[in-house]
Amino acid sequence: MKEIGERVKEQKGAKRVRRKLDKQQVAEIFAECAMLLELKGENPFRIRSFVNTARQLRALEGDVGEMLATGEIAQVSGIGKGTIERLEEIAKTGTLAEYEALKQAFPAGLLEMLKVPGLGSKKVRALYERLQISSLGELEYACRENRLLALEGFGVKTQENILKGIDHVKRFQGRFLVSVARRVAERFLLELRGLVEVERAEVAGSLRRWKETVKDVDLVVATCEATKVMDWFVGHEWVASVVGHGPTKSSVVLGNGLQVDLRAVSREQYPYALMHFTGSKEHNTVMRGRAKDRGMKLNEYGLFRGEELVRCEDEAAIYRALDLYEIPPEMREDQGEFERAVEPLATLVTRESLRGVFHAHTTESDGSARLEEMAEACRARGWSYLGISDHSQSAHYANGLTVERVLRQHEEVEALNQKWSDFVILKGIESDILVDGSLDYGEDILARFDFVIASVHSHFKMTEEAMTARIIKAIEHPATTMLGHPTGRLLLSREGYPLEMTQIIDAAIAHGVIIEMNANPYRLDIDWRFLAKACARGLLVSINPDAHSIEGLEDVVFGVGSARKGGLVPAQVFNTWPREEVQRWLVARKRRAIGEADA
DNA sequence: GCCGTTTTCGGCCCGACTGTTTTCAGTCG
Repeated sequence: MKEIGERVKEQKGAKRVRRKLDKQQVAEIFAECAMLLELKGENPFRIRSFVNTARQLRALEGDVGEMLATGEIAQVSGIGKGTIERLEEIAKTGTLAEYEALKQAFPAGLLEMLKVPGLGSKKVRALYERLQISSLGELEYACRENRLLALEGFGVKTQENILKGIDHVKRFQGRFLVSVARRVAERFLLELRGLVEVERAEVAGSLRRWKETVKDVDLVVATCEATKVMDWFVGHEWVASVVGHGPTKSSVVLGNGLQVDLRAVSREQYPYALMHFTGSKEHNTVMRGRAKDRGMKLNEYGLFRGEELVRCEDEAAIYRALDLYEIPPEMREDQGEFERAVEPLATLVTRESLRGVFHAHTTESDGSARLEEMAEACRARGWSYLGISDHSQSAHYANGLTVERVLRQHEEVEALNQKWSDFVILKGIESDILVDGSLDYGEDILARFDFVIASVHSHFKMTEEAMTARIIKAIEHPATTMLGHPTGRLLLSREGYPLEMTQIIDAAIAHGVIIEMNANPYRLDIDWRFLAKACARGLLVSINPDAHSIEGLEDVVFGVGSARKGGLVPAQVFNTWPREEVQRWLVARKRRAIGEADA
């Protein structure tokens, strides 16, 4: 096995002479340019092109520098001559002269101000030029001094809304975990569907697409008494303030700061409206373009040929009318789904297709339920196995298991497994990946587990090269069955450690290691954006709840949502396989590991 | 800025609601 130092040298050698371009950083330059150009009042289509470039770069699979060198980058839609010149400038100088000039022209605080709901580029520019306000703090102060009233186009109401908006930005960063938004949405749906005026109701927006975080909750109802439904909605007990209240559209903010939007349409308009408000914006743009190409027009009220409605009973029919097969809501991101939908899409993984779970903790380490309780909870869900995985010995903070406690737990598992004919507990461990990339027990102990999840829990501050090498070393360990939460990110609170994910995925495929889709709503790690291409290359994924309680087992629904975004079908998800196949695979994996270790 | 059986210019998706207006710009999705 190679040492980490050697590997780092090899990788550096392989990178050739060109400066490494970090696509996220490059994308950020284009995204910021777009905002600054908006402040400048540039041509909106030029701005859109910058936004599009940022988006394309973020979604890019390969290395930007490489693609630039080979000319492959020109194949990416929306990237033309001008963008290529800019990318070359960044490769050469590390930045863009135009970007630096824009940053000189507009203080960084203006970009913060743009995050305030209701403040767009025009208003921010007016505040800056007329009142010399250039930060959130200054803006808040100016509102409290009533100074905005002097500006044309600003009034008392605007000033109040800006103050509320600043509070919102400061308190919530403007985004919420999918789990928080789901709970809210399901309660509203239940109540809406109970109203006599409501014929149909559904969640739309990024929540229906199962994005990992959302800005708001979008709801769509079919009704012929929209006004009554809207009045009910804005009067709901959870509503803290009403942002908008019209006959077809209302927006409210709840006590926890989450905004909920409700749109009402007729029964006939419902499929079109549901599709329109599910989005994404990028997906809709392509759909409307397809409609236009075919001499039609698509909006939330219908698909029209001239004045005449092209009747569609459901969303599937709208796709068919535009020569596509139905695209599941989760995949509507304009991230390659249109290319796939020229033929019928395979049925995606569902909550119901899971037959068991891996990665759950018990009171033995830092869980809140005992082993037997966790197992019974899984049985009650109709699952046929539970892969238990408490923390390993180095995880002192989580009461990790010493060798003696591991052996004792194995006895307990074996005793419990006598109880059931329809269910089995698989012996596992969530082994820390130590700083040098090794696992947390000796070979003899590791060999006793049915499976081993290897995860990083400490020493986050490493260089990208060192962290990548550390994790690859763990993947190469013969005892490793799965890689746990690959980036360590905590959504809305902690960035993942730096990592070259493509290399990690390549190593996992090469060594037959499963990568976990950690379904904890704070993690959703591996990121769904990697899944489609990785699984097409042979990566196997497992949707793991990382449950620390019985309720935590239900977190699998969030993992399923993310896996569906990545377009995963059941065969690509390990824990949808029949138990016998899972066990056979694990045994074969261990045999191979023993062979590798002996060799 | 990008793109083209529409090809070197002209178009680029579309509609609701708010606030400050008195006919509409700005913002949002």
